[in-house]
Amino acid sequence: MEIPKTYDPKHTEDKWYAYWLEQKFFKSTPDEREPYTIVIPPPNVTGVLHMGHMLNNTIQDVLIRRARMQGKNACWVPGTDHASIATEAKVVALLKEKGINKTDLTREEFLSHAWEWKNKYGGIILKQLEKLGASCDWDRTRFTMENDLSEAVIDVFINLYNKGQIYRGVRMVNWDPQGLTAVSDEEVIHKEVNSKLFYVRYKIEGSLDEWVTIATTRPETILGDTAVCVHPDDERYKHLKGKRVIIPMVNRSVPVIFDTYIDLAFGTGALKVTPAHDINDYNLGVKHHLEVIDTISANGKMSEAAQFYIGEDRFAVRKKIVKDLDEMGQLVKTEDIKNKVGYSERTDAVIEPKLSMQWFLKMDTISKPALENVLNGEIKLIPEKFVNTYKHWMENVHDWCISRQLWWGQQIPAWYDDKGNTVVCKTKEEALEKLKEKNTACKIENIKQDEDVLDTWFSSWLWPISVFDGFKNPKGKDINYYYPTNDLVTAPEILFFWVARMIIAGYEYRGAKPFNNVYLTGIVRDKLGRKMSKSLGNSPDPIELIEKYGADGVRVGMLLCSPAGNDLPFDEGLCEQGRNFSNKIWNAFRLIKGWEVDKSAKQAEASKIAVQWFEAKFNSQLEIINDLYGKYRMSEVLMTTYKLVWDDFCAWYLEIIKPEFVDGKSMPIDKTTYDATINFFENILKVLHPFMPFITEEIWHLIGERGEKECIIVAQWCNTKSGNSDILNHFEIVTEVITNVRNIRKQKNISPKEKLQLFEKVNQGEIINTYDSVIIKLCNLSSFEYVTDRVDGAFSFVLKHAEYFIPLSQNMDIDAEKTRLAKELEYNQGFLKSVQIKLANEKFMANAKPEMIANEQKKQADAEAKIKAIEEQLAGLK
RNA sequence: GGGAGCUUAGCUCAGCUGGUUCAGAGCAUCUGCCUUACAAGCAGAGGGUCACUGGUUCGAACCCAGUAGUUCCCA
Repeated sequence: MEIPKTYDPKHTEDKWYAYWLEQKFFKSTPDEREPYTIVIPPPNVTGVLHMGHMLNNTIQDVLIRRARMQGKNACWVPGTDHASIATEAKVVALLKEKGINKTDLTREEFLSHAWEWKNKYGGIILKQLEKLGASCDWDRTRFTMENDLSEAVIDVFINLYNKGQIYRGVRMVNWDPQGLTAVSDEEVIHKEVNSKLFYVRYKIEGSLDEWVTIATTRPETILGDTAVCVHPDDERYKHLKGKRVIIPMVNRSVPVIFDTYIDLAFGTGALKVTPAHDINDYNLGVKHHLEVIDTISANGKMSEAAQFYIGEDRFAVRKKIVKDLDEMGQLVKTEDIKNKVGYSERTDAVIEPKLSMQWFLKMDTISKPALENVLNGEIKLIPEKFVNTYKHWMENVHDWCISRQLWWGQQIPAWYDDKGNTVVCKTKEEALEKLKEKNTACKIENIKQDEDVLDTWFSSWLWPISVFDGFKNPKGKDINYYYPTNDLVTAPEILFFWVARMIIAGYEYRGAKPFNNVYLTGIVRDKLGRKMSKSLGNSPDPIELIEKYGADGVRVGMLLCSPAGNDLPFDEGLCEQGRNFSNKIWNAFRLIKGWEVDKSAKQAEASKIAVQWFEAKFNSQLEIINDLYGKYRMSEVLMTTYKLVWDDFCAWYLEIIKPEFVDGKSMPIDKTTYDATINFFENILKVLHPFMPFITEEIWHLIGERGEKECIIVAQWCNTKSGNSDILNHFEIVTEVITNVRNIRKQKNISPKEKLQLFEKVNQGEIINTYDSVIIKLCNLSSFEYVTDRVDGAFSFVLKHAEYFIPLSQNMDIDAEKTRLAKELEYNQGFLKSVQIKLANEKFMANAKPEMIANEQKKQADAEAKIKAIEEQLAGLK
């Protein structure tokens, strides 16, 4: 069989994914094994796979696959969330294309269109995850708006309402004039923008020509002003006590109020107060009992109450009113400033603070256990630095605005009669019963359900419970087995949106944390450090990347640059490195596969050593790998594995055992070495599997006869055996010798094919000749002998314990050699001096630990021996 | 404005409770090789005032203080 020279992922990936599915390897049902559970952060149902998902899901898959190999009952639950605003916006846009306005439809009609859309296009992202190799239990796929999950949401709402945790009230909310809905504080993104600060003068009532000048970035809200506020200590405005001013254009008389809230240094120190359109002004308004005039409608246009510019957009009005004020002589000046403006996370519209009736969840008491259990380490955030931010947020938590003025979502189970009574319950019939208690004349046809739906996060905060039917069936097998889940892998951006709230819900409804560990990934950025986003167009298409480099290659590329919690500057070059790595593994396989095995051949000495060494090496690295997994240092796990495979296995081990070529033909390999090598290779594949599932499965089946179920995906993770650390230390020296010889070859331009003689003069310790065969093979030596005297006229190098000599026919450049040795001597003398100073220091001798001192003494001895050797060599050159 | 973090090689990062002349890895770079597994490769090499200033200590990349730059969170 001819094995292609390069590995082709296209021939393996879809094949193995289908096979894994067919064999139901991803499937999990509760049994007696220890569970290992991850719930996916449900991607937005409208979404397509982007680099952030790639990273996030690769990490989850690595964790899940390793747990599965460790014999745990691994369960990765996939699903999507319904993304109220995003989906509704999409459906509205689609309907518009067909010439249908949302406002012309009934709620039911609209929802049927939305469901149709969801069934047709929703969840593409889950299909894409398959390309990546995600080993989710697809039978468990959930959707936040499916019946069971919706019911959980409604039940939770009712339950919290009955506990007095949910209330309805008029509050200043973040209004998205494009999405036509309120959004929560967390969905507002504050961006710094270039703005203008307009200085406008208001006339003091009853004066002829006395004015007070205010500064504002939002002149269009002047029409809603109901006061001017100054600081009580401000000398400039003391005379305004008890005075009133006239708002321009609308000619309204409003009071001058005094409050320490004012920042004396900002603007003129006089603040126009618009309680309807600014949260701080609103608070001032409440405190000073100011009138509230709402001059901006839900769609961001001026309302009747504004009296001017009615129906015109707020930003157009900003320009107009400035011009008009200027013409009236009331615009004093304009300054350029930078300020922060809130944008809607979903629609990118500028948020308009707006007073409206909304539903809120009280957060003060319900969030207590969620704070406590992160601070006490019961739930771990990885990396730990996020605990600070988490703490800060949880200690300053605001009530959560949970209503949204949308249709796509769970409709709030609140019912109103025509007398203004409200009840909260599941059905209209129940509502009638309850309302009758307040209003005996209440009739079912007069009952109306609240029009609004609940925030999508009000669904997803229940996710770790609801995906296991923990609300419907709180004593169920699944919830009891899988909950609390093990690890959650998500982006720090949604630490509050989602993670904190899941923890809150976990304690409220299960009395237990939803997960043990939260691994927070970084944000994927481009080379310029910009966040990858659709609008910038700087994100590669993950599916194209997979086609180009293979899923394994891309997975490796992503994880090579992803230390936990740090942003990852993504570079396609990393995927290339991943692909090259696949190819390296593939070629190691080709090499081994090409060998002919001779059962009667005796194992070469060098091979025997190599087998012992690699056994020890593998175990020592496996221990490190396991330890790094425990610390969630994924990129370091990968790098350790990478070096184990590339350097230790391919560059050293295989080179030592590789049979020689005689007459253009590879000699056969002995069976002992061959079997050991296959065994090593299998172990390596296992360690690689979580990162590179496809190529490892492919090779796994090519290097041995496997039964139907004997797949690497379910192979047993290797156990660590206590290794021989002597051999590892000795081998370090062996590699050093080999590198030095190669270096001399390179410097003297000697072909690797030319055989050399090597002499070793041991200066310290015993002669260890166990590894000679390895040195002879990798240095291509004709002879390797131990000597007691220096070899004159030979090239040489000095290691800690010994000197080495290579006699060469070519003439030595004695001066160059002297310079080199002098340099080395100088270095070692410096080193010795630093050690001696330390040992001569009384305070060091008094304070340092005994083993520290012993170590320094050993260093001194080593250095002295080495210096002596170099000096002898120098003397020999004369 | 308040808080947190970061700053180590050209790039991305390790460097645990101070202790080898401690400055390390991968990539990139340079040099030589198409050596019968792999040029998506092999063998070598170069590269850093550990942001800056001061302090603590026998000893500081590591601890402390300040400065600068930078990122994030909150208002």
